[in-house]
Amino acid sequence: MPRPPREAMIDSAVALFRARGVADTSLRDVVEHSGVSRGSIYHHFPGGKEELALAATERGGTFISGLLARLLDDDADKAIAAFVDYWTSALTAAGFQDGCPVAAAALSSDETASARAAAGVAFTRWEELMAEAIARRGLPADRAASLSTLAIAGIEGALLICRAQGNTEALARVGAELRRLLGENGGEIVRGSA
Amino acid sequence: MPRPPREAMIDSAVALFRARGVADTSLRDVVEHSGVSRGSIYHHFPGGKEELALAATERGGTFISGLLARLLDDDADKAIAAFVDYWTSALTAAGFQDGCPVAAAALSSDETASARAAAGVAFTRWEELMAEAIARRGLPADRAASLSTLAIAGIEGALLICRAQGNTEALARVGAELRRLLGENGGEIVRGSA
DNA sequence: CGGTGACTATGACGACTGTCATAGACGCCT
DNA sequence: AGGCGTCTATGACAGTCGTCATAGTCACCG
Repeated sequence: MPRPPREAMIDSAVALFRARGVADTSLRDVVEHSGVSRGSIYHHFPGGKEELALAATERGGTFISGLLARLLDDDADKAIAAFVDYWTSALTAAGFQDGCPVAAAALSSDETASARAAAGVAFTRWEELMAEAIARRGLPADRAASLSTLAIAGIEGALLICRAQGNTEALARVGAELRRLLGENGGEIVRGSA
Repeated sequence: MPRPPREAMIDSAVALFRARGVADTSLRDVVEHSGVSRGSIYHHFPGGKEELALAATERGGTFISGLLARLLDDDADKAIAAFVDYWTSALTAAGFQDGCPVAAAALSSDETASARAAAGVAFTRWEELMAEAIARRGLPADRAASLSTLAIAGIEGALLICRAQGNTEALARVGAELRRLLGENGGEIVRGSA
């Protein structure tokens, strides 16, 4: 059986948001990409584009949350390496056209304000997951939180830079520094705050 | 005398890109914001929207380059703190509506491919400036380069997150971690690579 | 069998888009 | 004074946008 139309539309919206951003993705693009009929949009999404953008942002966010949670089962250090690997192949596979759907929602305009808010929630969730794994290595909670934010922000920023530069070097450098940082602070004695 | 019309249009494009992104900014928005007449667009920018987006991305990029170069005259550590302060007040002053114009160009679609390329050039320039300042503290060039990329990517990523979350906490945490990182690696003996 | 709800299919609306043509106004150079 | 380049001003074009109404198809349930 094929994917139900509402689900197919959300999946297509995620894919198109990654490639073109929210503003550049029309509802006609979504129905064409998903193969549903144009009249079905307001049947499945009475709220129109904003409701679809919200659903797509949440789906993209929870997908990454799930991936992150799975990777972090192992170890924060290795998880970052695997996460960077994931994005590296995702970028190259798509010819640097596809980015992070949550980042696209974060930069969207006021017309899709609820999607932007959902992006904020997703970022918070990722930070929490990562902070929990870092804290498991013996760092104090506030330090783990700020290191986690640096990791998430660094990777998201590297995705931006890689897309603009058309190569994966920024992501590789950020990944290397993050691993060194976590290896130092988690693998041995934690340095004092001074 | 007022600012010449071409310059005014570029300035307006930068401002609108920061607030709404490239795709959501129409040429009519730009002429209205800058006060020039609609017929002047193709007089000043024969290449249409793509040429204007390119010019705006370059202007935004060189503005940040100049700011960064000035701040880095002092010290890499203090420069990062000042840079984070700059973005913190910029975000709060605009009610978290305005982001980085170069990031907006990096996430733009293929229709403004030249602007995306210009964003890549701008990112490279920022990384070089920052790496040079970090290397001045005695780190090897490749290490300075990867630390510099982490700093730029971390701040750009934090801007995304702050815009989505509606507060400046992510930027503050990233700034704190970056300063600690540079303070450790630059202020004292550089640790071995192992 | 009949009907009820989920979904498809098509067409239309007003508004907006990038683009361009045309015509007029201003100021500087000779 | 005359002319030319810079810029303004307005209107129009073909296309697309989000949105919605309407009609038709299909499957399932009593």
